[in-house]
Amino acid sequence: MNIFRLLKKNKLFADFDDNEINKIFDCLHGHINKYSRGRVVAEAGDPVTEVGIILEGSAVKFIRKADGELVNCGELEVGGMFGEVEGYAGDRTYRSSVVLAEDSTVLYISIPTIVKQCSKNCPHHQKLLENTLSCLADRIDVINNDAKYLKIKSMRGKISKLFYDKYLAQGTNVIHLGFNRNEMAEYLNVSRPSMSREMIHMKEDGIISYRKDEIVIHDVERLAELANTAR
Amino acid sequence: MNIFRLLKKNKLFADFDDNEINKIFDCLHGHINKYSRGRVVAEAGDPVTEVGIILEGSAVKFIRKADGELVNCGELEVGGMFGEVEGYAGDRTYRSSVVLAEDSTVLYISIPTIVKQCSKNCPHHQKLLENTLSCLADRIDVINNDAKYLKIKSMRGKISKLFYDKYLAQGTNVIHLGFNRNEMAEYLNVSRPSMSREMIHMKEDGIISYRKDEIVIHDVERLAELANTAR
DNA sequence: ATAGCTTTGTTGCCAAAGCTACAAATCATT
DNA sequence: AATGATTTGTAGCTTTGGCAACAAAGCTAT
Repeated sequence: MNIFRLLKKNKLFADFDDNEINKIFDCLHGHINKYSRGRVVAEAGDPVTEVGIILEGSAVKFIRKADGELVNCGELEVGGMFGEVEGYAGDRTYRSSVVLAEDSTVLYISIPTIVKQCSKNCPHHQKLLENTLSCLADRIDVINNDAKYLKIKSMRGKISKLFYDKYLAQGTNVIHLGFNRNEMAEYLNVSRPSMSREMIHMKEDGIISYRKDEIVIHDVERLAELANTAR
Repeated sequence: MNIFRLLKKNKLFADFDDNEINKIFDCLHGHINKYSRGRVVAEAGDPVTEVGIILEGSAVKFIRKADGELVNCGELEVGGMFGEVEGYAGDRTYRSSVVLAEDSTVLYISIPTIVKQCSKNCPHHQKLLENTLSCLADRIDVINNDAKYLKIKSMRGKISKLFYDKYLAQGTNVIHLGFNRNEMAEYLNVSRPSMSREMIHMKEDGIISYRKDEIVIHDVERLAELANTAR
């Protein structure tokens, strides 16, 4: 297990080189545990004292609704972490439970250790702190943007904003969604048939055409207009 | 102008006492500017190097949509700040413009100064950093919760969740919204008449009664059920 | 190629909610 | 108390999108 390589997949350590990881590792007092599939590594309601980072394996986050139903609210791959928000927010307890989806290796770093400057006053510690801040701030950006989709009321508006955002991100008229229809509908919080129906109308109007995951934008002007004026 | 008292209204300094504020103030190199009403103190797209805190006055945040329309996206009162998210996220430019709503006094603190430990290695600096982290993490919690309302599709579900959340927060069957109908409808992202209509139905069903801002919950069980099973 | 599974397209019906317009109630101010 | 402004309630009409059910097209593996 190459811990350097694995750790670089994590946002807090993404821009660290092996040397820096090595140096900072001393002061962080991290500990590594191996668990088998199904293990609950975080329980909603429990206090958070550490950030967990998945080094090998994967996990699923669940929220238990008041009626007892478990709702999947996110997946963690290698480099994914948990507790990095709850550890600093509100009453510092887990909002969701984290269950390992396969045999996994988890690295834990105590939150006070991250926050407090170590006695050595090392510059890497500084960098870690900045990364933690960026990580949280970036998350706010992402959620804010997701919320924009939810606030748009019309189907065409939602679809247009999604396609236009992808167009801007991918910089080409032929965009790839990275979604199937079901996932796209779920992301936009609409029903799949209604979404399909509106996509057909947009095709008929000459704005787009598509085949599965691949969307071709024929009228960028119009799409931009739709995306930006959407209520 | 009592800067101590004013600053304590800000989340980053809320738990500081006068003495601590005094001490940390040296290392933060803050500067204070007075501006008149209408002044643009942050322009969307510009780089963020400082956090701004309103000491006197108030401001409004605007986003300019691609079609040129300005959308109000938040208000800042005394103690409110701007740049505290954008300063750490993505390309570190303002997402929105901040315009003063009246003659105001603004305190600026440079972000690197907040993040880097000062030469004196003072413990208050440490506390400020923790507050910054909490501030961002709490914000994520808030946005996440707001997004929950947006994801619920039925009118009754949205209303129920709002009332039930207020019930939990206020701990009494007689809750106060802090919203008028318009604001409530806007928050839930629905039209006011449709919302009113459904509130009447819920009254007819014996779940609630209300008069303006004051809502009486008659059937908590049922409200909880509605709030928790809402799709 | 064929069978079986998954994804996508298609349809019709219907309930939910949007919107406009207006009425009633409440509040604030003189 | 009267006026005007704001907030809330009401009604009818229209549109949107949810939903169920099914058809068609792609994939996969034998």
